[in-house]
Amino acid sequence: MKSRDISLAACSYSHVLEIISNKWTALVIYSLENGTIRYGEIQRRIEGISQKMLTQTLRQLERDGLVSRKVTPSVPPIVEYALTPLGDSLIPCMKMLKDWAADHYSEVGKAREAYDTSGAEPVVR
Amino acid sequence: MKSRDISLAACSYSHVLEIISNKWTALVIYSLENGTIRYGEIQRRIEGISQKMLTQTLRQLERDGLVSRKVTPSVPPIVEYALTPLGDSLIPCMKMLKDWAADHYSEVGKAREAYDTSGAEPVVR
DNA sequence: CTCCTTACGCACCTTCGGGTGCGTTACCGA
DNA sequence: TCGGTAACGCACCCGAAGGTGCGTAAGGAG
Repeated sequence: MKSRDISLAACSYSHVLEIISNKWTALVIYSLENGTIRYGEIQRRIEGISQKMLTQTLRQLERDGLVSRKVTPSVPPIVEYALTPLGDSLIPCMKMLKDWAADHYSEVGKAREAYDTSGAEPVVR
Repeated sequence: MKSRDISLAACSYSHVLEIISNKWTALVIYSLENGTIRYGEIQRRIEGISQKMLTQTLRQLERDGLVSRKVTPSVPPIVEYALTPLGDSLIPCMKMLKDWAADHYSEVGKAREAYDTSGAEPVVR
């Protein structure tokens, strides 16, 4: 009987998720893991991301102080992105999530299959 | 030059986020942390969650094998929820996220403020 | 002279997660 | 007799996240 009320706004979980739960955010961070990289290169690395989505995601990360952006005004322009120390500090967390998935995601798959084949009430989807 | 392409579908990050990135999921797991608990009690604990959302969230977690559901058919019915071992294994990950937020979220707030007040290009929102 | 390139901005459209509100079963206390 | 209670299901609505496609600058390659 420790915890009483949990509020959405006050919960730290929600704050992190707000930052990294967007569709492409995690992949972008992942692609920056090994150091500075150009815009176009990121796009080539991440399969299926559109230019708009990549730009949007990077802007958001920049605003949140997780990545830095360096523009070299030439033509064509060169824009390089890198993780800030703050961004770096997130890496271990994401690694942990990744490892969890690597270890347990197959169980989730099985659970889903079992749930779906047994005539249990279907989840909305 | 290790990693080449990153695909959304193949990336483990995405799998975890698929599971825990819903609005209420983290809070529900959080409320189950200390053991078995009834539906109504969960709702009372989590500020602002609607019945539909709670049911939906629990169904999803059950389908994913993270929580178990035990129904005692009385009137009114008693439905109890608890974390499965699989669900339990997620707790450390979520704690880590929570700790990261506790340690660094203020920096994110500052970064945002700085970004917004300096006349940088506004993120869409 | 024309096309290709980089790193975007902008307008539009679709999808889906989330929210609101109402109905339901069957018992129990006032 | 009537309302309250627990744990939902169902129908409908809304807004935001995400996707598609087009325009753009200025220089270098052909």
